[in-house]
Amino acid sequence: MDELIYGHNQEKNIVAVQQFDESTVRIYIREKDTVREEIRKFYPFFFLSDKSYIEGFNKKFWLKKLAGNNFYQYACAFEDLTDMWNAIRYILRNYSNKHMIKVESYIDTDIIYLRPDPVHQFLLQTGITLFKGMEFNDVYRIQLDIETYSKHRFSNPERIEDRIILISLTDNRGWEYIIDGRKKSERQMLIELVEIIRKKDPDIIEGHNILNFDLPYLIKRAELNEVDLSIGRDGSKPKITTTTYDRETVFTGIEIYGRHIIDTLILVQLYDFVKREFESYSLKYVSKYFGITSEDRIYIPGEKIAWYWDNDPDSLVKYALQDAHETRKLSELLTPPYFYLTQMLPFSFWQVIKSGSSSKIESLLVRAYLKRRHSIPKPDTGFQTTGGYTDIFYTGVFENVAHADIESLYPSIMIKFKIAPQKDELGIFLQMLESLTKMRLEAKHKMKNATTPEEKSKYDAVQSAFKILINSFYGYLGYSRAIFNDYESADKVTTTGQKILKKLILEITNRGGKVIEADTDGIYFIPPEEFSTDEEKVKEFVKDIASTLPEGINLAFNGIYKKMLSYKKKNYALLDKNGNIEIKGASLISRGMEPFARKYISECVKFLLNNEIEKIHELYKSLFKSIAERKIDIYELAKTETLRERLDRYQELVRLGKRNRSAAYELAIASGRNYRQGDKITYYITGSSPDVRSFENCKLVDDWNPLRRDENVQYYLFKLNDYTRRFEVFFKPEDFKKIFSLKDGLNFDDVQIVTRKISREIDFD
DNA sequence: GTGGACAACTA
DNA sequence: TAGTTGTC
Repeated sequence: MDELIYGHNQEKNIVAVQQFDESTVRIYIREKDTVREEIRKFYPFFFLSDKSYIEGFNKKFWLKKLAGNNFYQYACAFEDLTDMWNAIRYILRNYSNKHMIKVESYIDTDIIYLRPDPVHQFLLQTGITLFKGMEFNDVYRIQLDIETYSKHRFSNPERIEDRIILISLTDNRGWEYIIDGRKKSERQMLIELVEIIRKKDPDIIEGHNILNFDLPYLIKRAELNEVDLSIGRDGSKPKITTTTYDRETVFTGIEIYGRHIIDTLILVQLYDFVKREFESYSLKYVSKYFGITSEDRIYIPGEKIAWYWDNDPDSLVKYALQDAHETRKLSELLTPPYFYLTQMLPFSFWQVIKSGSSSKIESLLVRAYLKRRHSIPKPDTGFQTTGGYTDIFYTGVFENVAHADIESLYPSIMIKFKIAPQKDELGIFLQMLESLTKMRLEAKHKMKNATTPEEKSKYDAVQSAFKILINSFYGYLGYSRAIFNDYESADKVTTTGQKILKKLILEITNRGGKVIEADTDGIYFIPPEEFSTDEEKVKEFVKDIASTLPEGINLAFNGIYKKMLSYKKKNYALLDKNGNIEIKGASLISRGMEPFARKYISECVKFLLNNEIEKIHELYKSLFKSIAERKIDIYELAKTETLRERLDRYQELVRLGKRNRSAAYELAIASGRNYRQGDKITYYITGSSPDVRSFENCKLVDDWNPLRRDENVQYYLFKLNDYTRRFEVFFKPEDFKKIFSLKDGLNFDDVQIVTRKISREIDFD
């Protein structure tokens, strides 16, 4: 089965004519048996071209892997069909004695994408290593970080007086270098950078936020200094890629011919998409999180760079190098899964990082079909009707709560019950899923046997990458644009999952356990008394429950939590044995809340879990006071919202009455500044009554005047009490009133946290 | 170039 | 009621 996943290294004799759009067609031809077996493994395909696409091919790896060999690849792209057919005739005439030529046309089919064609990968990676058979460390990576000087708050490459002062460079072979602006002009610095990149010839250039800061800055300054930033493998300059969206040109990235660019910021965002643990995506924060911070780390905030440059440049140099080293370490932790995925998928490294999971799955499926010369289906129209089962049975605070979940519920169901798209006539879907599952287990095994923390987290990343891929098989079924979609099968998966979870609840309850909350594939419960708090005994209990499930559906015991606070479906908090607290759910922890509210709620949750009722009272009082007396930090009161729409579009929708006015947009417009989609606006509410309309009574935090505070005290006090109501369910009414009052000298010894049973009939059918 | 449903909450 | 944030 691996053969299908690593298909592009195994394909034999495929020739395809591929239509990319109305006017562009490509022909792929493979040379016949002129390549040694071990070479074929690496690069089995050849392009025919008169455009010399091949010039930029990575000679280093090519030569390294294929030393002494003598054969050719060509690429070919045509602007129209006549040219294409002429070319085919030409090829047949001149090459048919040497090559196996078969031309297969997909031109008249409904296929829009044939991305999985292995040769497509080849073209995309022109000049770049395919990574096949390589380890991550085999690839040569350079990290780049620039420091800039500005008298303003934000450095701007368009401002002629701003400039690059340091370029720090490191690589994965222990080299480090500073291009020092003390000794050189900016122009000289840029020329040196080009020389170094060309001489070192990295496969990958890495940086944190390199796509939105370092590279655009370098490109702009090179322009101003009239330096040719020719760092591509063919001597070309970086290319800024754009797309037109809503009749507006949108920046999508930067390409350097023959090299990959890795922006660790994007990798961090992807990582957090799964883990959701980061407070910030800054290099400093994330490095601390991963424990990869350099020794004697120097921290220099952005606005202090100019000061350091004038007063203590040596520290700045050290700081800049540390940035580059941390970027390298960060990349070593986060890049490998995508590196190894690139070996499986017919996408370039960058596409693997940027593309969604569905296109990855589909590329594997289509490639297998292409290989077998089987026709390819069209997407079905329709929709999915069911999802996971979620329920809550108790609210309140509970002691010794066990957690168990079914490992990879949906993939297991698909494998166990053989649920796959009906359209998948070749049965590739399940074979692929099984194979990937096996690979994930291998990665997990390696993680378990890892001897260093670095190795461990690397394999953790690898296995979680596989997990994302495996989990998206289910999502793929219900995806409207997937060519193999199958809504019926998607529903079958979810309803089977519901049945299994309900059975689990039933089994636990029947044995005297108390289920508190369940969601999709996991369950929090209090084990029957006889198992008490003994972890080993509970393990046995879970094993017993697990034995009632179908074979292939594995229930895992994840341990016992000291306390659990259950609030609503998908909203709860956990206190583990080490005293760590985990809060889940949008109503208890949300980026949309004002920071003061976030902190207030999480503190209250902490006190509830530790049964420190008096501290809740004290917190409420002090917070109330600091708002009432205008002592609280304005940032604590301010909301931060993302502008999701373009401002003119917002205005248009408001004008048409299709959208309500919103504070963030109104402020963005009023500011007169050029806010763009995705920008964040931080604002607070003004006025004097608690029920003001926010879009009419708001102000940017930046415009806040500490000497004339104008935040709406009544509004925020009302908000405080509003948030407080979330805790109503945990107390008797009189206790609630007492705790959230401003009186002094109260006693809370007799306050009991209330637990409630939510009566509920489960439909077990 | 593009996974999904379900839940809580806000304006 | 639509949009956002979150869980799985």
